Amino acid sequence: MDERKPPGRSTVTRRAILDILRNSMRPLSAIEVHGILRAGGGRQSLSTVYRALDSFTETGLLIKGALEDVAHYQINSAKHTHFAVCTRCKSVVPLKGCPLKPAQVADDGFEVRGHSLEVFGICGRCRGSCNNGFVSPPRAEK
Amino acid sequence: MDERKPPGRSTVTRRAILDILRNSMRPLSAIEVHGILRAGGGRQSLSTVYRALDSFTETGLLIKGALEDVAHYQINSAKHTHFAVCTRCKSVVPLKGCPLKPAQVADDGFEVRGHSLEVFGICGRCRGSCNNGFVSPPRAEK
DNA sequence: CGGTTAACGCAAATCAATTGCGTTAAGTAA
DNA sequence: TTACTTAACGCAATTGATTTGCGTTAACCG
Repeated sequence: MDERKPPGRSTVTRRAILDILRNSMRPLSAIEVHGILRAGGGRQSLSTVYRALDSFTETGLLIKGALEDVAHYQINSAKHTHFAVCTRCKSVVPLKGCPLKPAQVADDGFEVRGHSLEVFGICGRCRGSCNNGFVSPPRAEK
Repeated sequence: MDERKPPGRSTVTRRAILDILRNSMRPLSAIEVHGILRAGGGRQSLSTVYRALDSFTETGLLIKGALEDVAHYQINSAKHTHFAVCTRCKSVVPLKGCPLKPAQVADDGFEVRGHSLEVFGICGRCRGSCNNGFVSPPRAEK
């Protein structure tokens, strides 16, 4: 009883987008989804991807959260994942499990369909001996 | 033991930014902070505000979360607030309290300093008789 | 009271995300 | 099956938040 029927018309592109997210081990940005579509030989436009993702998110099929300041989407299932972001080196590590109990946050008439959570802090590497000059590259620089 | 010393040099602008956030009842976007600064007679540039907010966020003094797709900042205190966003009408309502227990999510060497959480769903107004044609305006249209 | 450099202001540049519009094709009813 | 309505689509242009380069200013330290 986890997944509901996709909303709107069932097109090749929309089905492909959902498949990509179902098979992904992590949340994907619109641009990543678009890249995967194109890598598969598709010629879909980026705006189509954005529109589909928005549509799916609006119905609660997907959940949308900001990862490194860009929107990432994942299937709204019980086994979604959250991430911890190091505010020093910007590295991202997945959390084991979700600390929220399903109906924990419901207020007044609001029907909770999903949530997004990010944790901030200092990763082990950055804390270890406070080496701002890193030993191994935590993340590619811009 | 909630608030730590602001990092970096103490300038008029940086102190003002922190004061604004300390006195705010809700998270503010960089543009809102900038607007408040200017309303107070300041001539600070927007990039200065962004740089200060980033700096404070990096040290854990502030927490940064996406509200309606734009970054909003608030003091990282025990009494921060989270929000529920209606995926249909985009209305935003504050949650009562934070459902996360302080050290609940720590993993390996990661030192948790804050978090951001948003809840998605359908607000009471949108659920009431499923009126997509709203009775009262939930939120200004773009 | 100088020297170093974090902060600043400004303008230009980025880049994710959105939108207008003409076209295509999915879903539905005849 | 065919005709019709309209959601989806592709493309190009635009928006708007956020970032960055660079020359200048002022905070902090000795």
